[in-house]
Amino acid sequence: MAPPFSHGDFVAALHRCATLAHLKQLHAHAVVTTRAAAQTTTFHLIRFASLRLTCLPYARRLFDATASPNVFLYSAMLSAYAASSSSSHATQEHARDSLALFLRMLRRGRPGPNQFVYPLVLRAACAVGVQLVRSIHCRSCKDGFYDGHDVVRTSLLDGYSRYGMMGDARKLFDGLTKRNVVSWTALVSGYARAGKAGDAIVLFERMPQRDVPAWNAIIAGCTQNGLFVEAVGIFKRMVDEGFRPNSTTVSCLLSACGHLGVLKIGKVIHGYAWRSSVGFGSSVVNGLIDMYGKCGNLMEAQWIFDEYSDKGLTTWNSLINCLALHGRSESAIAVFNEMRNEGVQPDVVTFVGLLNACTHGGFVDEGMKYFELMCGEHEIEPQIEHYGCVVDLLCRAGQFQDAMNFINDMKIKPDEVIWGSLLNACRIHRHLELGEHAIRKLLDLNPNNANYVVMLANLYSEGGFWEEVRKVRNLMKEDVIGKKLPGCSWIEVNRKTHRFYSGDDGHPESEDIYNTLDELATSMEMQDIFA
DNA sequence: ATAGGGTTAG
Repeated sequence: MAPPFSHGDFVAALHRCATLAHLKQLHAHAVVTTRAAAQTTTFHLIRFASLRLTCLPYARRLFDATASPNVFLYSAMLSAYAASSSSSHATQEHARDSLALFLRMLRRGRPGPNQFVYPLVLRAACAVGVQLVRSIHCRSCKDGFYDGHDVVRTSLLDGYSRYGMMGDARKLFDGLTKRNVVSWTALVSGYARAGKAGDAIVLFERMPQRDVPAWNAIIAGCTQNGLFVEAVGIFKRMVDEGFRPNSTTVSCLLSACGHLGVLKIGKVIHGYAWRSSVGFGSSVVNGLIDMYGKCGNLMEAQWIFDEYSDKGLTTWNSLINCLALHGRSESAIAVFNEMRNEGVQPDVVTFVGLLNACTHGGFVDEGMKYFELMCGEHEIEPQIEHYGCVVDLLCRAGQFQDAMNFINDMKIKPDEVIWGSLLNACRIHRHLELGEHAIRKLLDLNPNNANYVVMLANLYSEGGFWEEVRKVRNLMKEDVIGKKLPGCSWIEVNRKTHRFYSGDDGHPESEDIYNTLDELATSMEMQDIFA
C-alpha cells in the first residue's frame, strides 16, 4: 500500500524530476494512489512534462487520457504547443494542433474557452492567417471575453499588427481599460513591422515605463527598417539607463553592425556576450557569423561556424551568404552540399545565397541547375529575390536573350531590381536597345527616381551617343526629377573608418585607390580573355 | 495559468 501523499508532496516531488523517467514514476505513483483521477494532478504533470522536460508527446498523451478535460487542462496543453514552437515548421504544426483543440472546445461546448484560452489560441491563429484572428476576435466578443479583458485585447492587437493592420491594432490599443508595458510594446513592434519606424520611435519615447523587451522591440524595429545607426544609439541609451541586454538585444545589434560594417562595435558586442550571462545560443552565434562575414573577417566567421555544434538552418545560411559575399563561390556550393548531406532542408534564404555565389563565380549552368532544384525537388516557390539572382546571373554572363526570355516567363511582376540588373549589364556590355527598354520599365515603376536618368545618361555616354546624352542632361536640369544622392560606401581599416562617395577623390590615398581599381579591372578583363 | 522583443536576403 502506497503511503499517504498530499497534493503538496506531489508538486514538490514533481519539481525534483530531472528526466521523463522520474516523471513517469511519479505518474505511476499517482495512478496507484488514485491521485491520477484528479485533474489538478494531470494539470501539473502536463505543464512539467511540456515546459520543463520539453516532452510534448507525453504531455499530449496525458491530456488524451483524460475523459472530460477541464479548462485548465486545455490551457496547459495550449501553452505546451505555444512553448515548443521553435522552428517555423513546428510552429505551423503546433498552431494547427492548438486550433484543433480550440475547435473541439467549441464543438463540445464544455468547457467553454475563457480569458486564458483566448490569448493562447490567438498566438496559434497568428501563425496561420489573419482571417482566423478575425474569426476568433468575433468569437471572443460573443463570449464576452473582449471588453474589459485587456490581455485578450493585447493578443488581438498583436495579431492584427503582425499583418500590418495598424488601424485595427490602434483601435484595440485605444480601447484598453489600462495600458501597460506589454500593450505599448506590442503597438511599437506593430508600427515597426509595418515599416513605420518613425511612428514606432515616437511611441517608444512616449512609453511611461520600459523594460528589456520594450528596448528590444525598438532596436529590432530600427534594424528591420534599415536604421542601423539609430539601433546602435538606442542600444547605448539602454545600457546607460541600466538595462541588461539579453540574447535578443545582442542578435539585433550584431545584425546592425554587420550592415554598417562596424567591426569595432561588433567585437564589443561579442565581448559582452562572452562576459555577461547572454551566452552563445543559436541566434547570437548566427548573428556573429553574419557580422564577421559582412565586416570582412571571413576567417573568424568560418571559425565560429566550425566550433558551433548545434548548427541550424540559419547557421548554414549565414555561412553560405558570407562565402558568396566574399566571392568564394566554390566554397559556398561545397557548404550547401554539406548542409544537404547533414539532412538540413534548405529554404528560400539558402537559395538566395547559393544563387549569388553562382553569379559571382560566373557559374551560369550551375546557377540554373540550382534554380531548377529549388523549384522542383525542394518545391520552393521562387520569390522576387530568386528571379533577381537568375537575371543577374544571365546578364553578367552576357546572355541577354535568355535573360529576357526568363523575365517574360516570370510568374510575378518584375520589380525595379530585376530591370536594374538588366540595365546594369546592358551598360557594361553596351547593349543600348535593351538598356533603353529596361530604363523605360524602371521609370514606369518609379518615375521620380533620378538615379535611373543618370544611368540612362551613362548608358549613352559609354556607347558614345553624345546627342542622346545631351538630351538626358537637359531633362535633368528641368528639375522635374529630384536631386540624385551620390552613392556612398565605407570600410573600417585599422580602427579608422574611411568613407567614399561615388566619383569622390577626396581621400588622401585617392590616387593609389583608383590605380589599384584600374589594376583589378585589368586583371579581371585578362582573366575573362584567357578563361 | 493568459499578452509584448529575435538573427540570415539581390
